[in-house]
Amino acid sequence: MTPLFKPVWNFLRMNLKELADSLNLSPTTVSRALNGYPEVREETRNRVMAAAKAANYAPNSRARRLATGRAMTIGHVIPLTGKAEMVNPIFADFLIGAGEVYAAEGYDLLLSMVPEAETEAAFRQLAANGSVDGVMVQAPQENDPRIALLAELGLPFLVHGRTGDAQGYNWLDIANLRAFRRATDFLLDLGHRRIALINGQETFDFARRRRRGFEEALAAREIAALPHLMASDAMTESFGYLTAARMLDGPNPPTAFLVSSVILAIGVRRAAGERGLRMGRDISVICHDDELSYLNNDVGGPAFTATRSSIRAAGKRCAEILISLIRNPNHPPIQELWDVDLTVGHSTGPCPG
Amino acid sequence: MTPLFKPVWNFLRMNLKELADSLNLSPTTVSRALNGYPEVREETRNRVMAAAKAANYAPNSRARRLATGRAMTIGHVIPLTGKAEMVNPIFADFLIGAGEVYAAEGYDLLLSMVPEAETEAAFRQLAANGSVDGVMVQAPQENDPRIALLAELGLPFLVHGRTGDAQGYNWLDIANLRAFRRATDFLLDLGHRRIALINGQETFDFARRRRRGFEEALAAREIAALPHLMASDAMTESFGYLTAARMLDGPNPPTAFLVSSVILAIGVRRAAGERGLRMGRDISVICHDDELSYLNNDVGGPAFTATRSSIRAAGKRCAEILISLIRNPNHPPIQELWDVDLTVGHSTGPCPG
DNA sequence: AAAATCTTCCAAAGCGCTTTGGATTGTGCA
DNA sequence: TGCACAATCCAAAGCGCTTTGGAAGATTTT
Repeated sequence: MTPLFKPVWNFLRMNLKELADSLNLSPTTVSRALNGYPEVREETRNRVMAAAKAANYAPNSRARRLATGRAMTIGHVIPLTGKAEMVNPIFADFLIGAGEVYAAEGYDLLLSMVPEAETEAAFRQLAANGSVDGVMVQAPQENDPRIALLAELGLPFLVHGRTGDAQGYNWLDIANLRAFRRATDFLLDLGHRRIALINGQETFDFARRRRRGFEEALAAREIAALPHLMASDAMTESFGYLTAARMLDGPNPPTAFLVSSVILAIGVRRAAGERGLRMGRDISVICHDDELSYLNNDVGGPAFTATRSSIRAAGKRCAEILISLIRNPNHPPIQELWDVDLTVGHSTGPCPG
Repeated sequence: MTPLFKPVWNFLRMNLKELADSLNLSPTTVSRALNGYPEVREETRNRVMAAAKAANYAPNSRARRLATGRAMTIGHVIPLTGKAEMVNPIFADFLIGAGEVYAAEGYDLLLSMVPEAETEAAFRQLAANGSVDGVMVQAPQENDPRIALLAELGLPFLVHGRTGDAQGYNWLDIANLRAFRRATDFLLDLGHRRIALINGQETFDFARRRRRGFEEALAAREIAALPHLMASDAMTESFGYLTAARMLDGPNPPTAFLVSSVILAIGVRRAAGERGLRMGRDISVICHDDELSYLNNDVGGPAFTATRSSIRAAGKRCAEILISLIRNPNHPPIQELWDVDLTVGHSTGPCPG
C-alpha cells in the first residue's frame, strides 16, 4: 500500500518542536508565548517572537485546527443554476466586503461552487467533516430549504436576505419592498402611469418583495399593474434589453421602467437608445444599484436614478455578524434590516405628453 | 488559562474510532475501506460503506489533512487595489470555472482578499502555515513579483496570463497581441483610420500586449497611433464612458474604438448614444469579450463585434492544470496559449464619409 | 522561619486521522 | 505434508499543534 503522493516542499518548514529546541524551551511555552497567553515571562515571549520571525515560522494551520477543534474558516456555498448565475455579478462584491473582515479576524474563506441540486449534500458534507465554523447563505428563495437544513445541522449561519416569516434565524437584509414602493411612487409623482417592472427571478425572496412594493404603490393610487409590463428572470444585460425592446415595440408601451439591477438597466438603455429614446426625457428608468465597483453610477452625477445599497458593505457587515455568532453560539438571533436610499439621477423625468 | 471558546455542535459528529467499534473492526481497516485501498475484503468494505452512510459519517477533514500532509486546498489570493478592482467582474466567472473543477477533484478553494501591499506577506503566510497545496495567480503585472516569490517559496502555482520572458513557470494565457492586432486590422480594412484604444491598466501584462497588437497593426500600414486616442485605466463602465465622451467631443474624433472589455464598451455605447451616434453606422466598436454569463453578447446576434475567449473556460482549464501540477510536482513547466476568435457583430461598419 | 501564593515553565495527553510494520489465516505449488 | 505467498486485518506510531495538570523557584504573608 503506497500513499498517493507527498508534498515535497514541506521539508522547508520549521515546526514548533524545532523552534522550541533552538530556544531551549518546551513546545508548551513557545506555543503560549506565540498565542499571547499570560503565563510566560515578557522577556521569554520576546525571545520567542524574535526567533519565530527570524525562522519564518508560522504554526501549521492543519495541526492547529485539529488541536483546537476550530476550522477558522467560513464557507460560502454558491449554487450553480446552469443558467446565467444570478449571484454572479453581485456575489463578487459581496465576497470582497466579507473577505476583508475575514482576513482581519483571521478567518479563511472557503468558497464552494456546487450544482444547485447538490447544495444540500454540500452543506451536509461541510457539517460532517468540520471544515468550516459557519456558513453564509446568499439570495434565499421562498421557503429556502437551506435554512431548515442548516438549523438541523447545527452549523452557525447567516442569511443575506430573508424568507418566510424571517423568524428564528440570523439575517441581514435591505428593505426591498419599501425601496421599490418608494421608487414607484417617485415615478407616479412624475406623472407616469404605464410603468414596467423588470425584476430578478421571482423565486428569490428579494424579487418578490420588490414586486410587492411596486404593486402596493400602484394599488395605493388605484392603478392596475399591467401584466404585459411585468417580467422577471435572471438579471442579465440581455434580459433587460430584450424585455425593454419587446415592451417598447408593443402596444401601450411603458413610459417608465423600474428595474432590479444596473445590469438590467444597461440593457434597457440599449433598447431605448436603439429606438432613439433619450432617458430622462422620452423615457424614465429607475434601477436598484448595488454599487458594484466597476459599474459606478456616480461619474458626472448619477446616470441612473436608483435605489441604492452597497452590496460590499452588506458583505462586510454580514461577515462581522457571522463571526460574532460563531464566537458566541447561543446568541439570540440577529436580524438587521437596512434602509435604502433613493438617488435621483439623469434617467428620470416627467411623463412626456 | 482558559481556551477562548469551543464549538458546541461538534458533539454530534461520529468519529472513525466509534464507527470502527460499532463494526468490530479496527480504525485502520475502516480507514482503508473508506479510502479504497485494496487490502480489505469486498464484503468488509461494503459493510463499512453502509455503516458510514447510515451514521452520516465523514472523516474529519482537519485530522485528515494533518495526517496526510496535504491541505486539499487551493488558494486564490486577490489583491485589493483600493480603486475599482480590476479583477472584479472577471474573476467571478474565472472562479466559477475553476471552482467546478476543484469540487470535482475534491479540492477546496481558499479565497483570500488582501490589500495589494500585503500580498507578499499573504503568500508567505500561506506557504508557511501550509493551508494550501498550490495557488492561482491572476492578472500578472510586468515583472510581477509574485512569480519570483512563489518560486522561492516552492509553492506550486499557475499564472493566468504571463509576464516577462514567460519562461520557467506555468501559465495559461490568451493570444492578446494577436487578437488585438487582428481586431485593428479588421477596423483598418473597413476604412477606419482614426481608431481609439481604450485599454485596461497598462501595468497589467495583458493590456500591454493588447496595446502592442494595436500599434503593430497600425505600424504595418504606416499609420501613426494618436496619443490622444489612447487611454488606459481600470475597466469600469464609467471609464469607458468618460473616455469615449472626451474623445468624441474633442478635435479629430475617432471613427472607431477598440476596447478591452465589454464593460468598457458599454460605457462607450452610452457616450455614443448620448451623442446620437449609432454603433455600426456612425461609429464602430470592437471589444474583448470574456463571455461573462450576465453580459451575454449573443442575444439576437452579437451586439458587439468582439475578440472573445471564455474566462470561465480559462478558469476551468487553469484549475485542471494546477491540480495536475500539485499531483506531479516535478513536472516540467506547462504553458498554454489560447487563440482568440473574432466575432463580427452589429457594432462595426465601414468608415463613414 | 514556615506557609501560602505567584510566576514561570514543562511533561504528557490528546485532537482524529493515515500509514507503517507486522500478525494471522487461507491458498497454491512442490 | 510443508513452504511460499496472497489476502485480511490490526496495534501502534506518527502528523504538529493546544491544553491539562503539575512542578520548581521566587515572592509574599503570617
